[in-house]
Amino acid sequence: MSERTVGGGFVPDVALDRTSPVPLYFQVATRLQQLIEAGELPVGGKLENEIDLAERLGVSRPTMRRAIQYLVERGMLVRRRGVGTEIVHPKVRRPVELSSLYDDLAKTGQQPRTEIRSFEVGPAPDHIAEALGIPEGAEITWFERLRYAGGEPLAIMQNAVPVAVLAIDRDDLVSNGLYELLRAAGCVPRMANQVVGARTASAGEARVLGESRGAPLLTMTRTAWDAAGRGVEYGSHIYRADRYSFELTLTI
Amino acid sequence: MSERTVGGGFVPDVALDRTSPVPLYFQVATRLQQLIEAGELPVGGKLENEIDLAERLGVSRPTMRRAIQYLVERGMLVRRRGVGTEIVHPKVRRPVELSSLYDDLAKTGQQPRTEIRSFEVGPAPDHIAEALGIPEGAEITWFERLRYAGGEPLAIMQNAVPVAVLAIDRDDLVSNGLYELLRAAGCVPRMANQVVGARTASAGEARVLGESRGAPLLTMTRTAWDAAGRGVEYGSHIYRADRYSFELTLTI
DNA sequence: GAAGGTCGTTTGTCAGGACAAAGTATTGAC
DNA sequence: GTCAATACTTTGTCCTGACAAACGACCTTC
Repeated sequence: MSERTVGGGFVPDVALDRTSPVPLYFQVATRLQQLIEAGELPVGGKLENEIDLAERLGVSRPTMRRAIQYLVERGMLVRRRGVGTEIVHPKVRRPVELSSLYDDLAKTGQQPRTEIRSFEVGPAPDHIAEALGIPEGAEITWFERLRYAGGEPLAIMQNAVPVAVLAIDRDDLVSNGLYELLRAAGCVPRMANQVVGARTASAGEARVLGESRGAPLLTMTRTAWDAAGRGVEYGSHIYRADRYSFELTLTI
Repeated sequence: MSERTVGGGFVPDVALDRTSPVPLYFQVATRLQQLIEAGELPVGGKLENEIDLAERLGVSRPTMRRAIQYLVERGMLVRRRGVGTEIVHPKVRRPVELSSLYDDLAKTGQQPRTEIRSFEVGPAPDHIAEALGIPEGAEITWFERLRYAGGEPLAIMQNAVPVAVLAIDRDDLVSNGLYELLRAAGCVPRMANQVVGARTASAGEARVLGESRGAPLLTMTRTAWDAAGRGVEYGSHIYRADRYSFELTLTI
């Protein structure tokens, strides 16, 4: 029985470029991902077996396996020995990168605006140095921003970035999100530790955020590291709870 | 130069069991992990190159690579072509499983106690069926629990679990956490989508939680899926903000 | 008719080899 | 002494081949 998998997805021939610097397994994985996302391979259906697939695409079995494995790790496929490879419901797909407030707002069409309330370079306070895993007194850039969305204040954000990681330009911060700057500098946050809590607003916070005293606030402190385990960012943020909530996807 | 990597970790010989059903690459990875966690391989140091390592451990290079790759994905190692493999600071290690409130409390020594306030089996409301990706009207177990920690009320938790996934026993819920029951049934939550927000307590909520009206509350709604993309749990929880905050680790 | 064994299918594991690409260190020229 | 080219080390990619283990379906037997 090697016609087509019953009720399953038939993968059309894929043009691979062996001269490209992009690895073969990645070309295959990307193409499969496109087919799945375009709905050409039905969710819940089964993929052909990896041997046929490899042969038809003209790659070796290990390469085919690696492409499939890549999509398994991203939650798009599930494999079971003796059964086959199944296409999973899109709801459980893993996001591609750590999100930031700026990205989120820009993506949902609300225009983010940033006001810088303070900006200084100096030695790191102990608790921040400890969180980032840098020596006490190492130089950091410390700044406080007020973030607007749709013309209304949304969050007060205090952040620290080690100078050794990136020397931040004050003007860049106005027009870009912090994560955007970090990524542009080739320093990609790969892991983050967050603590999310809630409390009521003090009079000062309420005034700045355009809320009344005692209004509920979301608080978040975060430390982010790059792939090498280097602490790249520490942040302490407060958000108006009536206008913001965290949406996050957790994976094992 | 094949003496020992400068300033690096020397991996002692490892006893491998080729008759064991545990894959070789996993035996190697586990042993390496132990060595790193025990501090015998220094953080920040470099591992030997994979060719020597494979030879000395008596496995092929692909097997050695797979073991190393496993630890790279868990955030314990970083590799760079032409440079080598480096051991990363433990802070950025990925957690092994999705946490639940019950586990967290038990782990930190606060004794969790659970009071069941309602418990019923019936057809799923539309918004829950939609979140879990099950047909409208499919049978679910719906229950509301009050969770105490250290003798004081901490959270009101409403949850839904499809009967098709697990027929929950009311008595089990008192002495076990929900995730514990799910895992015991062989149905491991692998991915979860959470929305965390904040608001003030209504009079009724305040009374149940032993707070005053207008006190800040943390709210969380979550949908969890297993590896096959099957929705296994929907939850809507509220927590006393003065006694609880979410700590979570995000990875790309 | 039900229980159990057998067989084919499919994924999982492992080996060995070859070449490419990136980064570091050394060497040489000016 | 400085800069550029070269050699070496190390990981990345890709291939072929082989066997093992899990699963489902079919068949046989009782």
